[in-house]
Amino acid sequence: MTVGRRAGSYVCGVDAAMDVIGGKWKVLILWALHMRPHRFGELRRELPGVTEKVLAAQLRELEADGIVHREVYEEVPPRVEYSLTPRGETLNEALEPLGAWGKANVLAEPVPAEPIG
Amino acid sequence: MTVGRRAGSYVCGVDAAMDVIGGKWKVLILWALHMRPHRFGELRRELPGVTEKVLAAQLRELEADGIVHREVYEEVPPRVEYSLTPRGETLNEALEPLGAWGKANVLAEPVPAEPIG
DNA sequence: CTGCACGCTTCCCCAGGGGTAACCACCCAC
DNA sequence: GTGGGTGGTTACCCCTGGGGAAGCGTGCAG
Repeated sequence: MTVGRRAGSYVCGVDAAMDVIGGKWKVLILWALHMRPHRFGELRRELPGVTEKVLAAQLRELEADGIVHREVYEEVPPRVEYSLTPRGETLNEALEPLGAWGKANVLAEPVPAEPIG
Repeated sequence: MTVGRRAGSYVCGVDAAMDVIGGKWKVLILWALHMRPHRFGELRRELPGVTEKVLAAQLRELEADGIVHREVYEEVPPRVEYSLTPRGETLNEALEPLGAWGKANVLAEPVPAEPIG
């Protein structure tokens, strides 16, 4: 398994990780799969503005990097479920501090002064 | 202070943070400034392949996002020093788990099969 | 006078990641 | 037969981020 597309040319771990999560929708996919497995259409509906082509491409890259697992059910209407691999779950855990930072420093921006509590 | 360029349209904290660190060289800049303040030329020499134009642009964005501090010394040969703001330092701390993940899962790749344990 | 070093800025150009839309194969409901 | 929903693929286009190279203003070295 080769993780990342720039194999071998990384300066440091963060650099390498950025290559894996660098797609426009990847962290949102991880965020969605963090909750529960998703079907393709579910993901598409939850990511505002993503197209099938791009979603499929990002999922394929994440799959190639061993982050998501793709399970095909040979059923009457074809069903495919995407879930996090163990490696994907550890990645999501590693992203949590970053998410907290973003929430505190980017999302919660219009803070005039001290929070009340 | 408005952090990020997509202000207000973020899905979650990770998404927002990715907007701040999304440039090609930004995490490497953070990584370098993590150690000590750097002059422009120092940074350029430490980042293999970055051009002045791009380095200046990334630094400006990081400055606009309150991540790096730019100190100009009105000296004989103009001198400029870049350092992390407190917010930049917390960002770097939030990136550490991601760096560890990348080091373990991307850099240390030649793992043949199952881990022994 | 020329050149270099500093820390940029400006202009131009290119690749590629992402967006748009159509199509596919299957089955069911209408 | 038509349309909708499943999960895609393919072809094409476009925009933006990034790369290349040169200029700028100052002062010193040669």
